[in-house]
Amino acid sequence: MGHSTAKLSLDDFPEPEQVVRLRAQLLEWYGRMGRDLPWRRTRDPYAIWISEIMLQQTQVKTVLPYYQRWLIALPTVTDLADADLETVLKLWEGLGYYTRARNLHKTAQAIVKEHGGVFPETARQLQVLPGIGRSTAGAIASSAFGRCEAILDANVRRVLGRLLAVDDPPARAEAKLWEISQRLVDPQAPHNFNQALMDLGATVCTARSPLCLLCPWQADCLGRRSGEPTRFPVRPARTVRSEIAGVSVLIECQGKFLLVRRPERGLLAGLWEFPFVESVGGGEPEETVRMAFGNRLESLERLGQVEHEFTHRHLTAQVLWARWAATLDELPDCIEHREHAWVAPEHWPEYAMPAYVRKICRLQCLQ
DNA sequence: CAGCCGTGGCC
DNA sequence: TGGCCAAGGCT
Repeated sequence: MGHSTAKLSLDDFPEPEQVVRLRAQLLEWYGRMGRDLPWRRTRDPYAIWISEIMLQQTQVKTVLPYYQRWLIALPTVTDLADADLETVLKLWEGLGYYTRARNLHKTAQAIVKEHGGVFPETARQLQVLPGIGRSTAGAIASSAFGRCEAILDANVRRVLGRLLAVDDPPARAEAKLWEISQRLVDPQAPHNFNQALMDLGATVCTARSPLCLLCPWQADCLGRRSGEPTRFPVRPARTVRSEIAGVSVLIECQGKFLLVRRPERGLLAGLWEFPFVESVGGGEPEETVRMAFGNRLESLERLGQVEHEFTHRHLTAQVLWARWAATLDELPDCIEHREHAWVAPEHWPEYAMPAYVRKICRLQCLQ
């Protein structure tokens, strides 16, 4: 029985015996400890695809209610293809990374038009579709179609990086980790194997305090043997945080307020907000607003201030209220060429708004 | 390829 | 409290 002393390293990996043993250990653990998640109870590629996109950079707990609601509203790929982008963005509201929602819409239309409404089954075909990269393609191909494809998400990157103590710089490690994932995935059970790998990363091999004594791979793990499993794999340096400061103006006319739609690209793409003016200098918010809107705003009043954290930005928005001195047909010059709507507060919830705008809607003085 | 793209939870 | 982190992909 040489396996108790066999040492794991990438150079001679895989040794068939080790790979067979690692697969068996992981799948046995998954059978006992795997999570019961709704997208594991179906083989419907549409449902699995939706879950995979929602789960990009987003935790399971956050996704669950969105997933359930989405499948009730848009149960098939045809329903999604036929839906308005507005409906899609509204269902996505609050999940973040809104390009994912636009890409879902685009891809659904491509599947209907170019594939007759039938999902392509190979990772290669899937990866061509908007929003589906290498890992998501592997996840869908293995989960929905039982194909032997590898995945590499944050969980798998951590589990495999520690198993083989990968300490290369991030770019180099990436290629190595893909190679390991591909060699390890079990051709007899690619779906369960990949799901097990992610569960192990999410519940045992966690980022901060891994529970090595509960790990089915503890005997082989080079990261654990090193005494500092959290050193692996090396994480890329964080970029610095920048500041956005400006004024959100609630412009009222006949009981309605002006909403404008953000551009189709960039931050919070396609979502609705109150006109926002970035402050260039350190001037008063009233002055900032008048510079942008001219003198057709009457009775400017301060309603408060909202702060919001993005991953790499901090937003501070002064909130001002003003009365529009003209009619609904006329618009401030800076709004004229943008998609807009005059909306009474009771209809605000029908518009897809980012979190910072929801904070404005919840200000005490507006309740 | 490095920067960009949201939000909520965690310690 | 502030920084870190999460079932990544796009440009």
